[in-house]
Amino acid sequence: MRIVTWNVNSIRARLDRALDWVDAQQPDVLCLQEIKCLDEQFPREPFLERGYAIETFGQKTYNGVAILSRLPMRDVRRALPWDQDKDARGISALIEDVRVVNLYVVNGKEVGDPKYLHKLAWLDALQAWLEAEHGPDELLCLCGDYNIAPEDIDVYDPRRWKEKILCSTPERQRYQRLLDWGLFDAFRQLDDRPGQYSWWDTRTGGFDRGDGLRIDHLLVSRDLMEAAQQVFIDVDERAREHETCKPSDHAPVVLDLEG
DNA sequence: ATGGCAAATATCATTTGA
Repeated sequence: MRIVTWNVNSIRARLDRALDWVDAQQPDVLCLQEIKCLDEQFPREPFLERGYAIETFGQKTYNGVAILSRLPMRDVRRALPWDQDKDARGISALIEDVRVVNLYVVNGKEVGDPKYLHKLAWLDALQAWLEAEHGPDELLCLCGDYNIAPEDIDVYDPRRWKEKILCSTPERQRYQRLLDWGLFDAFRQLDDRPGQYSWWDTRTGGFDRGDGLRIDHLLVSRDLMEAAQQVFIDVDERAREHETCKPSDHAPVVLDLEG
């Protein structure tokens, strides 16, 4: 099973690229963040034609998440229990025996900002929900845009980013707490190279400069980790020129599981 | 500290992202 997480930064603005990429990479499960549209605005037809079932949790203008799957989805959940605000940031489905949770974690804007405090509280609520509703012996995949670079090797210039948003100690502690509970950062388990990034700042031309951060993650429970064959960040998608369609500021992250 | 780019909205200016 191939599971992918990708912050597309508007599915409507990214449609042509997303379809080309799906045709080339053939994900079984595609978790999208920042679809930036209402459920009824999601471009369903071209994905249905390709054999995908589509479950969305959208909202106007901002945020919004979706799971597309070639395998049947059961027990789909939206507005996950920890998501007490109005933002559409979480959707989950049972696919085969895997509980797939697709997350768009609060950005936080700046350390100390009210939005940053909201980010920490949101992550605390996610942790509490996980501990109350699930166990590390289940088949779990919590993937998405975490808006956290877990370690300095995930940051192009750690000194510049020291204790900044996406890299601050309280954010990293909350990420680590998910791992301590029993989840594994699938990419980092299989690839110890620094300089592997999934997001680049468009405003500073970050991609062309190689200035990126690894903030999109697939966190999996032990039994799924043991089934993991490879994980890669598809930087080629970000680099590709396209006639009509600019790239997202994020690259897809791909996890292949045996079976 | 600032600015840079991109997307959406009823837009020609503002908000948000990370």
